[in-house]
Amino acid sequence: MCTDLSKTWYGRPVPRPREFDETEALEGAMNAFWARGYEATSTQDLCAATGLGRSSVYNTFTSKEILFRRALEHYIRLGVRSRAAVLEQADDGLDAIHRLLESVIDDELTHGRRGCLVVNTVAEFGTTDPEITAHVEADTAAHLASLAECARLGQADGSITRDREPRDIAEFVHSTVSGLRLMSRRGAERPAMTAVADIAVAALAHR
Amino acid sequence: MCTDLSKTWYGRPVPRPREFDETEALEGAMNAFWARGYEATSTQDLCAATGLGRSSVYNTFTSKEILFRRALEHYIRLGVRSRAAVLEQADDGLDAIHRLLESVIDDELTHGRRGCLVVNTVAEFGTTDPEITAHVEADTAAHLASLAECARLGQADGSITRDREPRDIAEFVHSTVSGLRLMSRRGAERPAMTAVADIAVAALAHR
DNA sequence: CCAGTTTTGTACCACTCAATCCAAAAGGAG
DNA sequence: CTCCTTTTGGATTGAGTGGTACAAAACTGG
Repeated sequence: MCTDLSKTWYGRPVPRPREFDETEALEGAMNAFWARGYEATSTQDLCAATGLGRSSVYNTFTSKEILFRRALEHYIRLGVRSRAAVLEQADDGLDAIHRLLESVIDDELTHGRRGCLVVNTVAEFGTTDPEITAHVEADTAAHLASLAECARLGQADGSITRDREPRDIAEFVHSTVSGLRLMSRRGAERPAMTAVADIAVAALAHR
Repeated sequence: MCTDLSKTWYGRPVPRPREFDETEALEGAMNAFWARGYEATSTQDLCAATGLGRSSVYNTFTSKEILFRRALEHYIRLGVRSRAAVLEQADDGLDAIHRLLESVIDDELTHGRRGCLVVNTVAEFGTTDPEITAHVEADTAAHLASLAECARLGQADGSITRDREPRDIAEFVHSTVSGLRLMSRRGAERPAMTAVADIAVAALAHR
């Protein structure tokens, strides 16, 4: 029984099927890069993290560099999804931003202070690699757009100050999220992180 | 003529003198690590960045790892010094923090968006290396102490809100600085960075 | 069972890595 | 000059890097 029509062969010979799930493997690689960074992660590490042999890794993902880009894309996709989930259950614009910052802190403390792969990637590469820079810029733009929309909603519902442009509020919150992820990665305590989040939220509250 | 008594030999044989300045070499290595990170910087890169040959690098700095730690120490020393210079010409507590954030932005834009070596190091290593973690913690503690002192002064002179603990204000500003350095490293425009700084400063102003 | 295609494991490649060795060079005290 | 030391440059090391080659294995439509 074939559930995925894209894998039918219409008479052409059927190749040996894969013994692994590509997405799971990608996720493993993502975790490895996330923990150690691009340079420090060897191809052997990637084999261990994906559970694949060398041949399968290269056959599936072509090269370490391309695998990294795909892992980064995957990370960004997951991030967009989980942020949307947090935002959609907010009462108003300010509450959305409050929940977002709290969710960052909770996530860090329940998942071992991994920080953010995009933040780590920016720190490691800066703007030296055009392809990676493009991914980072796309993620940043998406994040900023969604935050600016929160700000606009908050200004409309009266929870967020109208003294600032939505765009600027978005930049501020985005910067705060990066700051929190770095705090976590260097091992800061929860109270310090909540203090930062509280001051940031209060800064945006309507007076 | 000998100006440095620590280098006299009191009758013992005098070795061949070095052909370079150790601090200059250290600074070169620091810049290399700053630009590319620890893993991506090879010993050849370090030879080029310091202007020394392989032998001299190893003879002087023992190993890549130890050289990195010394470069990080050096970076932190320079940072403490330049922050103190900025802070001491401030009018009041809030102005000190405002000047600090503006100086970060100016520094980034005049020195090619290098970001912060400590931030990059935290992103690259997390808390995996105890020695590096100790250096990061020492730098963070020093930075936080000086910021908390600013906050206390600002609360005393009436420029900074008394609704928050100095310690929390310090964490918030520190996080904002990290956020700004990351923004710069990923290539953000000046207006975006000044917007972040302005909102952060306004958040701390006495009402 | 066969044909035809991809996957998989093993061995292997050239190269770079951090680090070491050693002899020649360089200097001042005596 | 000689002596003793450290520095310096060049050659070299062994381990590990990212990546490849190739044949055996696995699968299904015919």
